[in-house]
Amino acid sequence: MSENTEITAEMRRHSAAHLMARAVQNVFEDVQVDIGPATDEGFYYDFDLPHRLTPDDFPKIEAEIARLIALDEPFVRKVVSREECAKMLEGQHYKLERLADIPEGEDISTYTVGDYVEMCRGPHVEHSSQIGVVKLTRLAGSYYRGDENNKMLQRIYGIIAKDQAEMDAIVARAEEARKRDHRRLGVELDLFHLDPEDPGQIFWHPKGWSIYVALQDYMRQKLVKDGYQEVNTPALMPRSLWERSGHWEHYKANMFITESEKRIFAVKPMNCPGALEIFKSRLRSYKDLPLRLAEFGHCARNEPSGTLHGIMRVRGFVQDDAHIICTEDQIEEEVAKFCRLLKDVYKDFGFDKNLLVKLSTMPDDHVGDEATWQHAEAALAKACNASGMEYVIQPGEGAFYGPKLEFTLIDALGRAWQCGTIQLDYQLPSAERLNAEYIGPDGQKHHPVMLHRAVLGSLERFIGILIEHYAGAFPLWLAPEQVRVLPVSVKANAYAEKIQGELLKVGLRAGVDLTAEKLGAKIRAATMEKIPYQVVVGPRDEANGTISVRSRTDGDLGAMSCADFIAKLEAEVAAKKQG
RNA sequence: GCCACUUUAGCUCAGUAGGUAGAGCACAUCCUUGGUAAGGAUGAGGUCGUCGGUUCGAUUCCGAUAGGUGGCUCCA
Repeated sequence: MSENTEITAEMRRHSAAHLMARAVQNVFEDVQVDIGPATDEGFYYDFDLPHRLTPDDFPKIEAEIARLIALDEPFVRKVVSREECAKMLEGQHYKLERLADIPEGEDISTYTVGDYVEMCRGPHVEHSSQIGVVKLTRLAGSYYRGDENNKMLQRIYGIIAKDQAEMDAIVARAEEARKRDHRRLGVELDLFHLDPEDPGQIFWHPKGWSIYVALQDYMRQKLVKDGYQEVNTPALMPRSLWERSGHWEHYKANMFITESEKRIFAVKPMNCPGALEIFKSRLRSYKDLPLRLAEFGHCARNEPSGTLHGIMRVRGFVQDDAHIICTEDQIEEEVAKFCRLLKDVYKDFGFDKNLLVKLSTMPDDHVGDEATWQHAEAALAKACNASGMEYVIQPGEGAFYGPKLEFTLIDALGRAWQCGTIQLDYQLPSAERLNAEYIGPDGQKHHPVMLHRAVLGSLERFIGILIEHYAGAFPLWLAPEQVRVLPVSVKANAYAEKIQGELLKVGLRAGVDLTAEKLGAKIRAATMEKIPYQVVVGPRDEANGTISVRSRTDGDLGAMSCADFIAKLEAEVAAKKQG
C-alpha cells in the first residue's frame, strides 16, 4: 500500500497552500479563506481580510509557515457529512459557498493538520515536513470565482523547493528570466521602444526591424515553397463589410473605429474578410481550390489596457496569417500540410522538441450541425496523426464557428508559448456572412470552407519570445549586425572599411567600429551587443591580407582570409545554425 | 476594464522626517594611437509622469488622472 502513496510535487505544493492559509490566519485578524490550489509553478491561495497585504508581510508569513512545517504534523484525511463539514467551516462564508457547490452524493473530505481543518479533495503529503522549503513570490488581486462582478480577493503566490539549495536554484532561474525579459533587452540592444502616449504600439528601431524583416523574409520563402500566394488588403475597411462578416456584432468593442464623410470605417482587427473579398472578386471554380492566400497584414485590436505586455501583447501587430479556401474534402490534407510546415519552421528556431498540440472541439454555443463538426474534428485529428503529432483534446474550447488546433512551443527556459494555430471556419464563407461561392464539378454554386492559420502567430510576439529564448544573442541568420570589424587603431581604419565593404557586398550585415577606443573596449562593446562575429584587423593583417576572427560562441578563431570567412558565414546562415 | 503596487537624467537606481536633487552606465569635447572584455580629464543633461489641493514653500503630504508592473478577466 505504501509504495502507491508517492509524494508528488503537486501534493507538496497543495499542502504548502494549506499551511499558508493557516499561517495567514494565525498572523492576521478576520481572515476569510477561499481556495488555494497547486499550479505548474507553485501554488496560491485567495484570501479576504481587512489588512491590505504587501510584500513586507511575506517574511512573517513565511516564518510562520516554516514554524508549521517544522512541527511536522500529519495531514489527516476524513470523509465527513455535509452537516459536519458546514459546522467545521462555520464563519468561513467562501468555503461554505464552495461546499454548497459539491454535488449531492459526492464524498466530502477534510484534511486536518494540527488544529487546522480544511475542506479539501486532496491528496496531500503525509507529514508537513515533506513539503520542504516555502517562499512567497508575489501578490495579486483575483476575482472570487474568476468573475469580474464578484469581489476582488487578495491572492498570494508561493513556490516550494526540497531544500534551500533547490530554492536558491529556482530563484536564480527566475533571475535569469528577468535578465532575459524582452522589454529590458529590447531597450539594451536598441531593438524597439514603446511610447507611453501610444500604448500597445511598437516603434521598431533599425536593429529590431532588421530581425523583423529577416523573420518575415524567411516566412515568405517558406510560404512560396508551400504553395501560398501573398496578398495585401486594406487596413481600413467599411462598417458594412464588418457587419456582414459578423465582426461588428461580435468584436466591435475591440475595434478602432473612425469616420470620413459620414461613413464609418474600422481598422482591421483581422485579415480574413479581406482574403474572402479577393476570393469573391471573380467567379471561382473548384479547380482554383485550395486557394492559399497569405498576408502579413497589419491589424489593430483595442485590447484592454491591463492586458498589454511589452511587445508580446500589443494593439498593433502583424500575423504570419493565411487563409486557405478549400472544399470540405480538402481539409484533412491542408491541415496535414500545415502541420508539416509548422514543424519545419519551428525546427529552425530549435523549437521542434516538446511541441504541444491541443485540439479544441465544439463548444455549447456553436453554429452548424453536429455531423459537420464531428467530420471537421476527425479531419483535424487525422491530420495530426498523419504528421506524427500527438495532441490533447480540449473539449468545448473551439471557436463557435469551428474546431481548431493550437500549437505550443517550449523555449530555452522551459516556458510554454502558444503560437501556431489552425482554425476551421464554416461560418465566414456562408450565405449568412460573406457569401463566398465557387462553381463545383456539378456546375452548381457551393460555399467553400476557410482555414485561418498562422505558424508564428504575431511576428511581434514571436520576436519577443525569440529575444527571451536566445537571451538577445540571436543566431547569425537573424542577428541585426552579423559581423563587426574592429580596427586595432585608427591607422587600420581604412583596411577595416575595405573589409566591411567586402562583407556588405555579399549581403552580410556588417558594421565597423571607427571610434578612437582601444581594442579591448571595442571588443567589450561588440560583446555586450551580442554580435555573432568580431573581425579584428591591424597592420599585421593588412600586410598578410587576412582578418582575425573572434566568434561569440567559440572565442578567438585566429587569422583567415576574408573569402574563407565569408564562405563559413554563408554556410552557417544557410544551415540556420542555432546559438 | 477590475484589484494592488509603481512613475526621479537616454538606461539602472539613490535621495529629500516639506526648503526646487545625486551616482554608475550611456552621451559630448579634449588628451591617449592602443592586437582580443572597460585608458584618462573635463562637460552637458532633470519644472522629480500630468493636473489640482494643503502649505510661506510640494519632487516629498492628500486627491484625481495617464502610463507602467504583477495578477484577474479577455484573447474572433
